[in-house]
Amino acid sequence: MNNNLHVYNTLSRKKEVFEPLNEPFVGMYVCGPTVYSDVHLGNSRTFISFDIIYRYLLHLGYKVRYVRNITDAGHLEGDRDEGDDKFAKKAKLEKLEPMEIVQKYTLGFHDVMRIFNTLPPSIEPTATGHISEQIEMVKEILNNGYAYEKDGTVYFDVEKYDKDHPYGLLTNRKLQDLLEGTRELSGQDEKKGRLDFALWIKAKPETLMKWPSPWGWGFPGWHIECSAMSTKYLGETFDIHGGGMDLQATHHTNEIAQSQACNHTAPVKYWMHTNMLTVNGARMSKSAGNGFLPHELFTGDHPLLERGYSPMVVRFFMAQSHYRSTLDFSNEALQGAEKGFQKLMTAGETLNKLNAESESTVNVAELKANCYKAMDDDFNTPVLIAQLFDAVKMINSIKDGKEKINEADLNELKSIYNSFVVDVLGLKADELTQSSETELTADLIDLILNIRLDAKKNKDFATSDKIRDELTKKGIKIKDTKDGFEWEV
RNA sequence: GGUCUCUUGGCCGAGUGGCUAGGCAGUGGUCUGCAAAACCAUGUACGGCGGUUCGAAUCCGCCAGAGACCUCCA
Repeated sequence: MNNNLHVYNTLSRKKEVFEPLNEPFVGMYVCGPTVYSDVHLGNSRTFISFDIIYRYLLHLGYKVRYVRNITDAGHLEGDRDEGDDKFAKKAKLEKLEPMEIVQKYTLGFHDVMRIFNTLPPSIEPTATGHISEQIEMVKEILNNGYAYEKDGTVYFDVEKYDKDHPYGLLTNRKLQDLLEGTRELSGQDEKKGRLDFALWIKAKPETLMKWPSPWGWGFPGWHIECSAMSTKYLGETFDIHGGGMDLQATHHTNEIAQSQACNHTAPVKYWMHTNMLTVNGARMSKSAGNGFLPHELFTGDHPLLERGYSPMVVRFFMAQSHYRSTLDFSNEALQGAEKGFQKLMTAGETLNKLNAESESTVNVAELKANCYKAMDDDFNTPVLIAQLFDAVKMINSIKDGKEKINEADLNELKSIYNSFVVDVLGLKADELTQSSETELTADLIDLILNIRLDAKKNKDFATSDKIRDELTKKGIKIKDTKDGFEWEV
């Protein structure tokens, strides 16, 4: 298929040639959100990054099964394996049922994903929908001797596991270093080892979300859901597992251990991690309270924002950095992205109006090759965008008559633009609402501008300038052409 | 405290031994009645100090600063 694609694998800390286990099929699992609060922009970045990865794999012709879970149970508040999970706590705060919390924030998440023009995953499984699979997995891990039960709670035995398989594989750490780095836990602790984590947690009498199990009423630990659901839908070994870098050390490390302990095989061929979005150099996070919500960004209703930015501008802004780099957020950077995005979109419109000549003075084949080269190099979207701005220059030069393009090249150029801008990067021009009202407005603006055109013909520049100034004040940008006009809001 | 990462021109951000990244902003020009857009031109950029090399932003060492993970977070 395409043996040029290289992906950075966290396991090897190298870029590797991408060779799916079962070409042309690709199994990809990405850790989705815990739906106890609004997704912020940092969360969105990860899903947008993997959306572009998914889109490029599809573009290359792979048959991708993309699984992204919804965590709707089992995610505890603190580092102790006790107490309420995040949903129960939030439910108390908002005076709702836990499943109302789950529903509310799942819908909100889907809205945000739609607004950012991300493709839905092939399967979006929930933790609560796969309790029996998780219980079966815990039973198997117990059978295999890598877990132990204590008073209704089942723990994973990390030190026992590490004797057979290196536990700190994903972060390249030795167990001894991890043990030294673990902070002392206060209070009573029924775990044998300090690194041990809960697979199944005993419910308290007041726990709302609980299920029967061989160990009594309880609920699953956070990490087991991803192991159970990825195994169910993608098999014991699959191609790509993704998520934010913050999940690498704990969640993903534990996933590997669970799957290995249950299935006797490493679950994932390529581990991919996206970097964090930062605000003033510090990580955007829920707990730090420096999270931007998407709608705050769109409306500009946030103390750190001068004004709002459209979802596509934000998506473009994110694509301008590599997924493995941190990306810092600022008004200046967003404004720069906005201008660049508009330039790219305008060029797309211009492209559709170009006329073919008998010959070409531009090198479309090279442009195309460069676009693939960029994406094949671990999905290097910033370099792809640099190539696309070469295309923009090409398009505008042809429009100005400085370059020529023949029909075959023109069709190829349109195909490249469509493939990479629309299909792969998932960008589209910000659309105006398609109501009759806006059509009428458009007609009126055309009318006014035709009057202005007449005034110009009569050298009545005072009138023409007045019209332009007044429309500019209302946010309508006018561009004069040789024998007419163009405008945009 | 342990482990690790990062520091690129006014801003954002690629690049990993020699070849112009790119965008935004700025400056000069072409075009236009003026403007906008577009096009052309334009910047001794690689945290500091040393080392390796014919050659280092890119490799090595030290120093400084920032951050991440180890504790819920994409």
